[in-house]
Amino acid sequence: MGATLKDIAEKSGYSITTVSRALSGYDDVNEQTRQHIIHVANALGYEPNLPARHLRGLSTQTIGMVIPANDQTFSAHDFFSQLLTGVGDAASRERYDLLISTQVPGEEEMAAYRRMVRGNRVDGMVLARTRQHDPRIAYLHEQGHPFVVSGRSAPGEPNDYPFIDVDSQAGLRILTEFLIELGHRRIGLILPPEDIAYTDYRHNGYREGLAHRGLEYQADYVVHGDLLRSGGYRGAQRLLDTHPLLTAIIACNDLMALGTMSAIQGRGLQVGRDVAVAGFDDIPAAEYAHPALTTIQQPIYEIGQRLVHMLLAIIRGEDLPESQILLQPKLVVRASSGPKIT
Amino acid sequence: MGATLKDIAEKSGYSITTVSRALSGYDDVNEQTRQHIIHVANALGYEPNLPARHLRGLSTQTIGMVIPANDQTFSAHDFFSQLLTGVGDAASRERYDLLISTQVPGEEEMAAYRRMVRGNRVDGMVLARTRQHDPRIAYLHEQGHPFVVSGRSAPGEPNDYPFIDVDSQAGLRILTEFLIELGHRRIGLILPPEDIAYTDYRHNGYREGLAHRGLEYQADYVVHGDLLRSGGYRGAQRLLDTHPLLTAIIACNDLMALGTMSAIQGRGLQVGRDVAVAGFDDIPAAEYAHPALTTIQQPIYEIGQRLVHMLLAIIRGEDLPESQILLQPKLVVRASSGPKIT
DNA sequence: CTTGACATCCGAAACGTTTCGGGTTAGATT
DNA sequence: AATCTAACCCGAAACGTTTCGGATGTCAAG
Repeated sequence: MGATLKDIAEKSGYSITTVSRALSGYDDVNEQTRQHIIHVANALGYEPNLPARHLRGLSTQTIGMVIPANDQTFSAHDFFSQLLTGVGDAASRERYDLLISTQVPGEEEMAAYRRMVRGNRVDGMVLARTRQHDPRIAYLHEQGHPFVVSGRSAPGEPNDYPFIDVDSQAGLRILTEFLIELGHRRIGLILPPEDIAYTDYRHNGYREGLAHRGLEYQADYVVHGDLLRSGGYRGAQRLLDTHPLLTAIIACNDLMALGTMSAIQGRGLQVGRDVAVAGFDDIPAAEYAHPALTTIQQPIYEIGQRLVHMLLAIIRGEDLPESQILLQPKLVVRASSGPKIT
Repeated sequence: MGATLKDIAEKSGYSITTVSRALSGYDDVNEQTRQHIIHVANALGYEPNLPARHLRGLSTQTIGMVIPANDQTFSAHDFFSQLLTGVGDAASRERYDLLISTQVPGEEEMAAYRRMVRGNRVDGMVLARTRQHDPRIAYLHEQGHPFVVSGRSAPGEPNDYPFIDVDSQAGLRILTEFLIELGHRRIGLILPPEDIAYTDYRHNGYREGLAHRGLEYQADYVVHGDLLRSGGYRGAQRLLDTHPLLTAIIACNDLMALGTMSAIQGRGLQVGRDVAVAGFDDIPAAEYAHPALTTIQQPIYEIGQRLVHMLLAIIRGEDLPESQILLQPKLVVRASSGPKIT
């Protein structure tokens, strides 16, 4: 089907070597010859066979990324969509493609990493949503394969790799103190699953916020949820069933905050008046939500782009000025947190 | 770095051939031998070199997709996020990976297609957002490479390929008639750019709807916008500047509808009371918008999944029962279209 | 004892590219 | 006339895998 160097060589009367060198711009081939070869190549619709190149160990011009598929069918976390877009756009500008595998965390997921790394399909990997004792990081480390991470290790674990993360401990502290300042005293918290690396940071931030303002930490104001709307819905139901006097709920991502709002509204209560709600991420839907969602902003798209630049620097052997970046979170106040109460 | 068949062969005392055959499950190798070889392979952390396999012409277990990057930096169309998720989830279940390249339509984009197809990197392609006289379809046709399409050709062009599309002509007719039934007589329309294949279908549907109800088509009630929020915003401004008496605006996708709502609200008018708004797609944000958006639902995620199943059937040489699927659109009425007016 | 069948194994070629280490020629220099 | 240089070209090996077409040895049947 596709024309090869050999075809061009035969048609043009030169050797495969010369054809190869002509097409890749070496200067030891006559300019006329080169033109002729290029002409023949175009006529035949030649396109280099990439696997053959990669077999020779040349760059694949490809970045790999494994994204977690969720429970059932749906993996459209807004977070990953945005990250992926940032990564994709930046990669495209550097003439890199993306190899994507969506996998449920577990053995299959590790296999996907192995296929990409040891299978020689990518120059580097972008890793997201770190977990406690993350086996993916251990693997990439051991392989010595270039990689960058969105998010850092859980508190207490080593951070011996390049990453970009938002200081979500500070984020939750700010959010908690903000709600306390509005007059709230009983604030529920819906955390991510325990194995997510940032869960403890956010938990700590919440505790810090309470402590700063002299409030007692109540363990039963805190529940865990998957990171989806449904998890937020169920978490809020659980909190409000057991503690109807809560006046505010913080969900650790916007999707769960949206679920929380549904649960509150489903009970005939009004978000922002009866119960204040806040989220984390500032995904596009946060702005359009009704009422609009008070949240902590993470520049996800930009993080995606910067991760690519870091990764390419590593691949190219340049040394990067900053390899561990901790961004400061930004509070975005909208209607869902309601007015000051008394 | 990575162990090869040769390494395993040396370590185990068998030939490369036998190692290869043992690992790929041929039955002409002694079971004990196989166990031994598998053991050695695991000990060395063997992972097959994919490029070498692909060079031999074996399946790449990869589906390619080129997604359009928009104007400046941002390509996070909700539409593509959802489609990508559907494609990714279905592919994952069939043990396929995705090769993604984001490209601005044009020469670079075609080059990306060539790299994937002729460069032998994918078994098949998923193509989305068809354009008039789409060169990508022509190319894939000519190459005889398996592909499926989300969307069909513009009216009058041949549809000689497998696709899934929503009957958006019917969709716009339904939407238009619905607004007329609510009492609207002056309805603006914000179309996609002219070169998008479905633009004419939607334009025709709008005209049909008017005609059915005995209303005159007014060419200056119709403008074009890019498919982003900003385009909807600008389009609505233009319409309302020139025709302040419009009582309804249909935007041809939800993103533009959201922009339209901003424009209306920015003029101190109320969406659903002063001006009715409707969109197309039913992306998640439509439900959360304020007011919630009346729109035509497209099952984008499911389309993504079904496209993968069609594509894999083609790749495997099975014949598919249906290769050209036209889905019926569904009207979703929410607050943005307002009540009946008199 | 010969033959055939079976189980097990392997050598070598092939996929398409890049690159090392040359070779050939023509013209310039001695 | 011999030597050198520069310009241009090419053969062959290598990357890691799969697979075709045997090779070898063992054992049962004739």
